[in-house]
Amino acid sequence: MKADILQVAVSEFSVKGLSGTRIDEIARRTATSKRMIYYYFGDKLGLYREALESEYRRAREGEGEIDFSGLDPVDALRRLVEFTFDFHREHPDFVAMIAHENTQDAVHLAQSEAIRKLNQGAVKQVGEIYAEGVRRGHFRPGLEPVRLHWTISALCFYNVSNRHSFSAGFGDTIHSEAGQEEHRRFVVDLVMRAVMSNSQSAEISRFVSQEREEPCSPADKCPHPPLR
Amino acid sequence: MKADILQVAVSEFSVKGLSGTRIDEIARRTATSKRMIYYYFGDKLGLYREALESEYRRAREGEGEIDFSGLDPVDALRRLVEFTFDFHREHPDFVAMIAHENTQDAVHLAQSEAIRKLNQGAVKQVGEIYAEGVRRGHFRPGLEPVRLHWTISALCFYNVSNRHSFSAGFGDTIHSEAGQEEHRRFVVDLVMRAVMSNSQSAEISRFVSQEREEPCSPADKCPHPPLR
DNA sequence: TGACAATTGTACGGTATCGTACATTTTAGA
DNA sequence: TCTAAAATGTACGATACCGTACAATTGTCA
Repeated sequence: MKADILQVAVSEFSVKGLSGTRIDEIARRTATSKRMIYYYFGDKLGLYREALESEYRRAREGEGEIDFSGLDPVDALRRLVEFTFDFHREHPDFVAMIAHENTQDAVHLAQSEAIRKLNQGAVKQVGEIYAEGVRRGHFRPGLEPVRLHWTISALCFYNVSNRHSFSAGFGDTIHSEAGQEEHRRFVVDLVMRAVMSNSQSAEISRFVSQEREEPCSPADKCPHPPLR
Repeated sequence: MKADILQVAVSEFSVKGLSGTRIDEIARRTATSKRMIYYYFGDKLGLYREALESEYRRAREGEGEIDFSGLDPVDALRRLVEFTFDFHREHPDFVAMIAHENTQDAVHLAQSEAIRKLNQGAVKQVGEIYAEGVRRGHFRPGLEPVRLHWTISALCFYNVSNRHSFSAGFGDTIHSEAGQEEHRRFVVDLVMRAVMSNSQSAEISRFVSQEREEPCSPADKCPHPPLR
């Protein structure tokens, strides 16, 4: 019941934002009544806060799932970027709510504890991979983990948050289903190029747009095989 | 008068979005009255549309300003990224309105002609620089201009659009005034690393966080001098 | 079953908000 | 100055919207 309300609330808030969302509209779309919304959440802001946190909880759930066991830093970073890319695509409401928050100085985000923890975890994760990569000589030193995390976030977030305006301006080359598969490789490649030590970048980073390449043959030597 | 209304409207819409914005509030903040808003713009949606387009117009104004004369493709691309970075920082309302649009599938953006033109111009610009860079052997071939533009946009847009949530999560290392100066170099470097041909990347792309480096001496040999 | 808490339905009060009717003033040009 | 169009002020109608009062029902546990 509460969960039902929250789900509808998220879908409304993610589109209209806090002040644009109507409680009556949420009630209408819910199996329950407006009365219950106030019963459970007190008022509109209470509902908003819980909706925001519930999205963060869902986000955090998936976070620990990545299995880096047996991966060297280069592959681990690849996988981390792939995961982040996929995660954002799978949670457009999460992305949209954060976008709304930012247009209002992220005041409600800033008040919540849950967020800080989630983010800290993400930076720690990328920091460990990066440090190990530097130790082994694959990654160039001198980058801050937080900036590396920023880069991954920026690319993966924007890919979802701005997909409509970008498609409207440039067609759906990038945002079609097929386009996203290629774009995912491109984003991974961007991050790899950002961190690889210069001496090694040539052999690791090799994304080029597929339509400009000859098909690979033999296929098992293809430098950019389909992912998963 | 009309301009005054539009300016206030932009600042309201950029924060609250279309449905969250109150016409009475705009009227209150304006030197004129609510009556005049309806007189000039018909209704709320009309005002919204004009506010959106006026921001795009302002955006386009600055666009032609960049002077690439005498620059080789490498420096031209650097300058383009720097300009884009600065431009987004200087127009947070523009960024916020696009963010709002995206949470509603960018329907109003998609209806406007002005946008498409603006964007097409940006892609053409980066495409020409890129093509020349490839011809001269500085840039690796195989990238699509639209994807390159996407990359620059993503980094510059996210830097502004998500600054509040990012600061809330990680402090203002990146988003303080001083931090942004360094971050600008980092973003430029990211893009350069994305396009440089592998054989040349070592000598062109060399961003490292300043706090991790020894100060350069002699200073005139510093590989990353302060910009402008 | 009885007592008490948890849950839910119905109706409505008060205000916010969009948009307009109507009268009036100001401006521009002949 | 006369006239028509442009601009503006005031008041208000209609509805949307948040939140609540009050009663009623359902669940729980001894």
